[in-house]
Amino acid sequence: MFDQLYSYLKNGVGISPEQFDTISGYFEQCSLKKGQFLLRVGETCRHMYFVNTGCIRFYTTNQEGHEMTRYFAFENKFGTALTSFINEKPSMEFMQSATSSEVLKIKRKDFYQLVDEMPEVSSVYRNMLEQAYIMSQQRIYGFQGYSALERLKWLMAHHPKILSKLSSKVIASYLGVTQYTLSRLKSEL
Amino acid sequence: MFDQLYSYLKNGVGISPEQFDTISGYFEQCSLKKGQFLLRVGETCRHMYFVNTGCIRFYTTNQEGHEMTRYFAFENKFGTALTSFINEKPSMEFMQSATSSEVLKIKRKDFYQLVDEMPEVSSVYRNMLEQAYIMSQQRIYGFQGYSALERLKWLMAHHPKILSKLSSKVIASYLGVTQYTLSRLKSEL
DNA sequence: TCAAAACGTTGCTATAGCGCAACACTTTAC
DNA sequence: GTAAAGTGTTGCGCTATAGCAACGTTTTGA
Repeated sequence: MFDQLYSYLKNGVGISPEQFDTISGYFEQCSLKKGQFLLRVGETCRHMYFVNTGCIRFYTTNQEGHEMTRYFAFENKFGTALTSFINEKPSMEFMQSATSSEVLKIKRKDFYQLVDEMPEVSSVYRNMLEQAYIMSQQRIYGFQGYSALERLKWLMAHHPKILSKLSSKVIASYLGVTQYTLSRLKSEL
Repeated sequence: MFDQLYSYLKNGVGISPEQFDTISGYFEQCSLKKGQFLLRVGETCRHMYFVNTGCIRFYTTNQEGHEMTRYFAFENKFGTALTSFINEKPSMEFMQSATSSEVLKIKRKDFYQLVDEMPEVSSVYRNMLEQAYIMSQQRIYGFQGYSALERLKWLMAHHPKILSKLSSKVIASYLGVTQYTLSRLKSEL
């Protein structure tokens, strides 16, 4: 249950088994069905999640009800609605299990307490933030100024897992095109 | 020269004057002309910058030579080509002074040393990363699935300084439209 | 101070991608 | 097992935006 988290922390910052016991005591496991929500727009996110299996999708909807997906957290990734989590403000995004998933969760308060008390956890958090930022930046540059076909090719090159594991509808909402356009693009590859 | 940085750090994490003396000893001032480069694509970014006056633009170019702007750092903001800075890899983006500017810079090595040795600086860095991520996320959601006119309105609402201080060409490269389209959109407002 | 370069606007045409409707195929639920 | 719901594909017309050219205005630099 905690094996993956242990590997993640051990490889990342070289945490000891004793330290891991302290940390893992704060985590709780959740099984999620496909489509189940971890957070809805307007709710405040009070947990940090670690994905053991499956995939969590982060998305929002515009006025016309169209979904826009920002990020997918697959196995061995931490993820949360960070803006809401950090500021303790209502979330502008949904967190939804895109497949059936197993996740670990830790309360915000406990998480930040560990960050403040354990330098190793502080390093892990810093690392998470750095990586999250790098991903965002790559996404901005990967999309801006490119055609839908180029974005699809970018996705194939950088995140093939998204294409292989998720539905076209959801992929389209990540690429910022309609499902119709995506369907046509696939025949052009 | 260091007043703004001191205010930033004092208000952010309540740093003492003595601590600030230690920190400021590592910073060096640079005056930049409009158009001057702090970093070019392919170079590795070895400094963190703090903007005293002016504005630094972060952008890249695609195969056709079109510029795509990701971010503008105005007064009292830290900024750097973070992906290159963190990983010590060649940058995929340019850093250019978009106006005449005054900036402070600190070497990467010194910066991370301060982060590791002073918990207050560690907090400042954490905060920078959190805010940078939040901005990226807002930008992704603010753009994806919206028309050029809606993006322009989003920019007016969220970053009016960009519109008032920078050229249309540069604004267009941030919005992901051509200068022609931006010119037409402005008449629709 | 004047020439050259850069910038902003606008008309025209071309095209990528949207939105709807129709339909087949697959999955889900009772 | 069957009805219902969801998913993927395709034809068609429409619209937003790109791309080019032309031209006036502003900025820059020797």
